[in-house]
Amino acid sequence: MFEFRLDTRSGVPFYRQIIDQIRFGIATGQLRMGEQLPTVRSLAVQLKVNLNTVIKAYKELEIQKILETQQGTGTFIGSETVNVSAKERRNKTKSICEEFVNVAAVYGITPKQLIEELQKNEGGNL
Amino acid sequence: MFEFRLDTRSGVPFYRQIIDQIRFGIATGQLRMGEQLPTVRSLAVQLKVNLNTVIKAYKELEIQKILETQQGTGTFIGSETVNVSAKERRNKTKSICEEFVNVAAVYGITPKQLIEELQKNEGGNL
Amino acid sequence: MFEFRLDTRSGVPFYRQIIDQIRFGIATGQLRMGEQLPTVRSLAVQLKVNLNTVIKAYKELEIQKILETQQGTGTFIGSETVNVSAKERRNKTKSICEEFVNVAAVYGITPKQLIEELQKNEGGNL
Amino acid sequence: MFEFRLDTRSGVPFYRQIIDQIRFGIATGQLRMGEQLPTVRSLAVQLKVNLNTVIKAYKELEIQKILETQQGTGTFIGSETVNVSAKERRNKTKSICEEFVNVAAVYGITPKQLIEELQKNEGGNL
DNA sequence: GTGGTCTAGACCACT
DNA sequence: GTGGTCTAGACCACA
Repeated sequence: MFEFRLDTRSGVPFYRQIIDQIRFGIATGQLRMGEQLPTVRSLAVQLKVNLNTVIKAYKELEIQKILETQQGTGTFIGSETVNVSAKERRNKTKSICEEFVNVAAVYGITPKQLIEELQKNEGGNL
Repeated sequence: MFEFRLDTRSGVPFYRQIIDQIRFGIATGQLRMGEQLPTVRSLAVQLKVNLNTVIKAYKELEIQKILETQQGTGTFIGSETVNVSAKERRNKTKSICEEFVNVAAVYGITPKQLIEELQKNEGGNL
Repeated sequence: MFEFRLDTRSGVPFYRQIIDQIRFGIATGQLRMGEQLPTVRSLAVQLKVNLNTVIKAYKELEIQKILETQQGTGTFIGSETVNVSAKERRNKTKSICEEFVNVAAVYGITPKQLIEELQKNEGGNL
Repeated sequence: MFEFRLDTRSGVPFYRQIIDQIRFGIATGQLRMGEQLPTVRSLAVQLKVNLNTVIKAYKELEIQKILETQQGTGTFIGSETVNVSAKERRNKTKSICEEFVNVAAVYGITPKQLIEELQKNEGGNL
């Protein structure tokens, strides 16, 4: 099952995070055409956000034809191709790294130390 | 001398950009311990923003103990950036990295890609 | 409900008084984890100060991770007040006390007198 | 020799701290009538503050006749009785304790824990 | 309705 | 001249 994750500290609006995660989820194959998404209610409860926040996210994706809502049945991944351009991927990677470096800086941790720590883990897991 | 620049289009708050640039300057060694920053007034004029916007940025960094201010004297890069024990810092580094990898995973970004992005920044700015 | 009061004569900045009262409220258990604080607007009206003054106070506590705010929702007492290890806290307690005793010594105040003063406050407010 | 100590974090102006320390020093017998104080220059260097700050402090004490300046010789403790009332002592103790509790609160340390730590040390030292 | 950002400008305190 | 505080008010974004 696809897992949503809200970062309350990043300052990125909740509805934007939900939208991004669904789009990237489709682009990376974690979510597939026709698959059913959680209902707005269940997702709102799960993420502990207001119902309207989830509705807003689903609505925007519906407008982009990425999602299809069937009255009374649920919300599904649409058949449209989802375009997550290489550029968008790069931007997302970049913005995540920037925030990461900033958070670390508060504790006097340098980017170099972050890289070392990440490499340590990578070696262990791959 | 350290140079500030504001991107008026990015949507990132001005005071946040100032904060990020100072932190970045410290992380990359362009700003050093004890060094004096521009006065709030001169920076406000230089960046063409309101005095309070600069004060807000400096204040946040002061609360985080990254800057030290003395009324009537000026604002300086703090001296006790690293007063935490090595062990503490190792733990913090580890937890920050874990969190970071998890957030990235939601967007289908692998640790390897994160390392590459971080190395890119490091190479470019040091 | 928690009650705020400003002393307009003390010379202590309004925003500082608000900060102190919230911290005190938490320390004495009058404000609890997760509890919602008055909205910035309502508190500004109640204390007859400008909106920005209240925002400034809340913001500082947010930076210190004592409060958590969510745009559009409200401001809450933070939940991760105590995420430091027992050992870390013991060290911190020790160093704070040492510093404190030294400062007091300059004014000829003995540790015993400090203890008495602290106990007075504790007894009165809990 | 009498030791001065500036607390840069308390927000209390430097000149005020110098004044207070001299007054309390006299009241507690650490400074005696006729004793010579450091020259403004040496004290300014020692405390790393502006010369004018020390001058301002000495000047105010001279006006209160607590100090006497002999041109070309130095500054001495005067013969006036220094009145540090019981009330003033209480206020000073109180304000130091308040700041102490506030600083501790940031680290999630309760007044009770401070008292315990102080009592531990007291037992050991007395 | 909630918090967030920014401006313009006044007035204060410290060095 | 340095930073600090506060006000009044506009406009924005999120839930």
